[in-house]
Parts: sequence; C-alpha cells; structure tokens
Amino acid sequence: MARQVTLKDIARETGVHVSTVSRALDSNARRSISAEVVERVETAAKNMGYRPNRLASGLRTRRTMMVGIMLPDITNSLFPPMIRGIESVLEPAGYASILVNTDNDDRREARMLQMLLNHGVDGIIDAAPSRVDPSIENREAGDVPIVTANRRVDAAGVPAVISDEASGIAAALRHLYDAGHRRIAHIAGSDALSTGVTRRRAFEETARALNLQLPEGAIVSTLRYDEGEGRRAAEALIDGDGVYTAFLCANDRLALGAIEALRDRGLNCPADVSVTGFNDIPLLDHISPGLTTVRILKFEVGRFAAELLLRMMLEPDSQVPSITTLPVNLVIRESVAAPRKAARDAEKMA
Amino acid sequence: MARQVTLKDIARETGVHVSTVSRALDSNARRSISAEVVERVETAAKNMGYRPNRLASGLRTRRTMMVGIMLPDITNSLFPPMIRGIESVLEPAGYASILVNTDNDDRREARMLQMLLNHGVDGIIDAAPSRVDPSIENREAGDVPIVTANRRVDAAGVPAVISDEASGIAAALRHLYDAGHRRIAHIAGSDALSTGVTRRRAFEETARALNLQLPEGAIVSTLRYDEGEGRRAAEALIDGDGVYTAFLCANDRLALGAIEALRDRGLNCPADVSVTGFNDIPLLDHISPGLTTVRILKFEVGRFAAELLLRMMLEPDSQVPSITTLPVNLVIRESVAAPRKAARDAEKMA
DNA sequence: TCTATTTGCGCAAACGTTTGCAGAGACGGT
DNA sequence: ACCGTCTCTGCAAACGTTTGCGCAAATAGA
Repeated sequence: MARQVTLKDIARETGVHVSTVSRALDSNARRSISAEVVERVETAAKNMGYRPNRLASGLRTRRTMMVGIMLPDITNSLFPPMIRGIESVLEPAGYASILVNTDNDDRREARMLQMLLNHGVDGIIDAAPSRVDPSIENREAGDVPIVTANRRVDAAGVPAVISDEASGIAAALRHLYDAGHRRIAHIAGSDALSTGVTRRRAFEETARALNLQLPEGAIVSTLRYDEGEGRRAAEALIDGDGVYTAFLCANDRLALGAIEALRDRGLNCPADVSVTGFNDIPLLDHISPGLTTVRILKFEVGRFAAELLLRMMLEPDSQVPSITTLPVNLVIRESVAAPRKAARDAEKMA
Repeated sequence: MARQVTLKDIARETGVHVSTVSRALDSNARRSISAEVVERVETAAKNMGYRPNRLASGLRTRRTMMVGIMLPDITNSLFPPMIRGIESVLEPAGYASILVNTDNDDRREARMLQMLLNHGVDGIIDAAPSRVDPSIENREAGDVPIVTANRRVDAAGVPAVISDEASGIAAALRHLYDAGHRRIAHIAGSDALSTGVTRRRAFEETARALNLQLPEGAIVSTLRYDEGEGRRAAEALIDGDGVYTAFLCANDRLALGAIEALRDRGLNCPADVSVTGFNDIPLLDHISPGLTTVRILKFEVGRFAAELLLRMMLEPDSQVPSITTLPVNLVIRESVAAPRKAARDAEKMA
C-alpha cells in the first residue's frame, strides 16, 4: 500500500514541528508538550496509521529493542520452552528476539554473533557457548551485554544461569545405587561443553562417595548431544569388556539413543540395563519405557536469563550475579529397575 | 570495548572519502573503484574491525535483511524442523530471522505483525494464520511480502506452501478401513484453521467414498491442537452414544491426548481402539504404542516457503504460485490394529 | 510595571549508510 | 592538438528519528 507515514507527515498534518510530534508520542518527553497538542498529534498518528520506524530511532538512540538468542539447535526440544521463558519477560518489555542456530560449531557461532551485532541487538542470550569461547570472552560484542543460559563459559565475567547439574546427577546415581546397581557406566557429554564436564565430574565424585568402582571405560564421551552419539556410546559399552547394569546418560537424547542400541542388541531396558537421562524433554512420559531423568526448569532458565539481561541492558552499571543456579529434581519413571540376579551375583563374585 | 568503527573512520585512515569506502566495500559498486583503493580500504576495514551498521544501511536502502517468522507456538515440535528449513535458504542469502509466537491469538498475531513491520523486516513467513485473518489479508504489511507456511488463509492473494492434507487423511482412513474398521471417529482441528477444515472435509469425503456411515457425533471439533483438547475429545467420544473402534485425529498431539484418555478409561490402544495422528512429530517412534501417522515434509515446507519469499523479496513483480502443495506419506507403526471381534460382530449386526 | 522564571515549541545537528551527480584526470582516436 | 569517452573519486542529500539548545510567550514574584 502507501509509503510509510513518518513523523514529518504527522507534523505537516497537525501543523507542528516534527520534533514536537516526536515528543508528543514519547511518553517521557510528553510532559513538556501541551495537552492539546499531544491530543492532536495522537489522533493524527492513529488516523494516519503511523508506525514508528525502529531503524531510524535505533540509529539515533543506539537501541534497537532487539535481543539475539543463540541456540545450538532449535530442533532440540529442550530449547523451545526456554525460549518461551525468555520471551515471557522480554516481550512485555518491548523487545523482539532474533534467533540463530550455531549447530555447536564455534566458527558458526562467531559468525552468528557478528551478524547479531551488525543488526544492533541490545543484548544477547547465548545458550550455545563452548567452555572456552573466544568470541564471547573477548568481549567482541563491545558493550553489548551477554548472558549464557543452560551452559556457561569457563572464564569469569559472563553471567550464566544454569541448573544444579551436580545434584541432579548425584540424585540419579543414588537412585540407581539404591535400586541395587553397582556397575554403572556414564555416557558423558562433550568435554568442550560445561554441561559435559560438570555432569561427568558429578558422576565421578558421587561414585567415589558411594564407593563405586569405575573401571577403565566406564565413562564414554560423546561429541554431540544426540541420539546417534548415544547409540554409539551404548554400543561401545555393550561390546566392551566391562559389564554394566545401568547407563547414566548426560542427556535425554543420549539416553534415547542408548535405549535404541540396547533394543537393537536384543537387550531390554530396564530388565537388562537401566538407563537415566537428563533435562526431561517433552514426550518422555509417553515413550516406552518412560525415561527416568532429571528435570530442569527449562522455562525458568530462560526467564531468569532474560531478567538478568534486561537488568544489564537497562542499568549497565548494576552488579549482577555471575552464576545463578536453578534447582532440579529427579523424575522417576520406568527405565530403572533392579539389576538382574545374574548380574548381582557377578557383583558379589567380584 | 571501543565504539563502533564506521565508514568515516576508515575514510580518515585511508585518506579517501567515505563514499569511496562504502563503494569499495560493496561488491557491486566495487568495480568503479581502482583496485589499489579497494585493497587499501579492505585491509583497513579488516584491521580496524569494521562491522557494517545494518540499521544505518537499512534506513537508507529500506532493506534490513531481516525476515519475520510467526508461529503459533514454538513449543510444538512440528515447527522447529520447519524453521530449520526456512533458515537453510534464508541464512545463506544473508537474512536473519526474528521469531514470534502468536499463541493462536488473532489479536496477538496482529500485534506481532505490527512489531515485525516496525522493525522493518523485508518479508514475513506466517505459520500461524487463521483462515480469515484480517491483518494478513488487508495487506497491512504494505508491500512487505508475506507467505504462509503449513496453513493458509481462505482469501486469495497470499501464497501458501502446505501439505497434501487431503490425501494424507485419505490414506490414514483407508488404512483403518483396510484393517477392518467401520466405525471410525474423527477428532478434528479448529474450524478457524485451514488445517482443521481441510482435514475434516477430507475425512468426510473419504468416508463417503468408502460408504462409511458417520453417525451424529462421529466428528468432534477441538479448539487447539494440543494434548488436552485431544483428551477432551476422546473422552467425549468414549462416553458418548456411538461406539467407535478407531479415532482418526487431525494432529499428533490430539492423538497423544486421545491415547492418554483411552488409557485413563482402562482402554487399550490399539487393542480396543486404534488411533492415527498427523504430522509425524519427533519421538513418535519411541512412544508406546508407536503412533501411526501421516508424515509431512516439515523441513521442506519451511524451505519452499523461504524460497518463495526470497523470490518475492528479490523480484517484487515476479509471479509466484499461490499454493504449493507438498506430498505426504503414511507411516505405519503400532497404533492401528484390527478391531476386536466383538466390535466386528456389532458391525455385522448393524 | 518590571524582572525572573517557567512553559511550550522550533531549529538543526546527529546517528551511519547509500547513491545520483558532477568533476578531474587519463587516454584513445582523428 | 583537440575532442570525446572512460575511469575514478568526491560532494551532498537523503533515510526517519531523537535531543540539546535557544527563543518567545506566558506566568509568577516583587
């Protein structure tokens, strides 16, 4: 249809100067304008269908009311609820979100970061950082605030909101222990990711506390949090020397892959080997067997990250917590059972 | 860190005019600049860490290299793969995506549309339109191209890329028929959505072609595509007068809800009643029973929609297909079985 | 009534680009 | 040697806002 209607058009229409129109439409500056003019300008704006041009105002004010959200992979159903949490605070505050996938590729992440900055985002929520992430740490973003969500970078200085992964893993491991398992393997996430190492460490420490022995090969690392890697790791475990009665997986998708592998090998979960996951992504209650997992507060992770970012954007000098940790809880379904007697006997022999 | 470095800075550094710098950095205009200057400018730009300010360029050129994506709900796992498809074409072309959820609320959709326009998006992919959608139809977007994905609006003039829902429903229904079912109910989507009515119509027509009788109440409408509504509809069906041996659902989430309802009522799927879905969202192969459903090409829907939009943005006067329909295929899992003998006998009585 | 203050508005610059136009010099053709 | 053409670069305006400053009129204070 017609060209954009601008402040100038309204100015012409109402017979006042464009700067006056601008002020009349700005709830802050409005107080220095007579009520009568404000009224006239507002109705004119409405009638003419005025829509502010955020490009222009952004150019002038250096604020675009846009934030960037970086995800490893939006297809991972862990993230959509987080996004909802983010938007639940950012949208009421007037911000739009531009979304990018990094595919866990550092180079890509760097490129995407550049792109977000080019577009002038006011802040960034990064749910896809590697533990050491030069583009984030080096403050390439200039003074654009960044917070990480769900993961964190090793270096200090980038606020993060994450989950209490250590106690989640501990709870899962204890649950397996309590069910009678003594030979438990860990399918770990990538060492390049904070979630990968903190979960692995938590596994090791809890195992030690429980006096579990961790034979060589009881922990197998994966490169990505996906079903294929989970399957691969599980196969390695099944075919390896050790005999395990349970797989504690660093993530639900790994667990799903592990269960597939078991099935393919003619093994039953949980009868032959118990499996646990992490995150509690949607639909896990419908699958068979229902996956016992650690539920994280996905929505809240997003919400808190956004609130943090909002504060950083609005009051650049305010202090914010460097790490905020959200609670988790174990949700017990059907993928954990007592180990088979044979296995238990083997335990006793050892 | 330091302030943005601008063309002006590079100009000062290299001793040429800012307009020359601009041209030297623009692969089109570059040919009118001497190689030597281009070289100098480029290295200076690199060294100084120049990043183009898209706000400023967008203001001047009226192109922001951003597109808007409107979804009903990103939490619905149907959409992330579509988004991937969209980005697979838009990102290489240099576009960033700003994403909004409409929650299937028309007012919200209108607001979000405004917001996208305020931000100056070059085009919009709307995966959340209602059948009659004033904000879309009225071309409020001015000359910003819009295409709908997965759904369409009734009115002509808005290009859509959708799936061949009619044959998908037909295939599902025939599959049930071939398994021996004769008393089949349909849990339908919202009448306000193109997917809701075209699937319901396809159900009715195929049923007629198969000489199935559709008693009063055999089709129950839902308001939203979610598990809760599916459960509600299934309960109505179970508690109603008719006795059905199969539920053909307009969508996977409805089907999931229906299966829950059956389970709650002590009924088994598929032994007591068979169920089919639509879309084939992820993880459906892991659930129990594996849901027989109609697979749509989610990624491709996104990809084609983006390609269409790209064409419209690049060549505003080019003709584009008003509807492009992608093929579907039935994926058979475990949620359909032959009806119980008792039911079959009841059939014969009738 | 005269000065001091406040109120309401206009002026113009600025944000960082892009681009039509024009001018200067180089160069080739006659 | 002259003219025309081409190549390269600079100039300045424009995109639509916001905002510091200043001016005039209105108001208050004495």
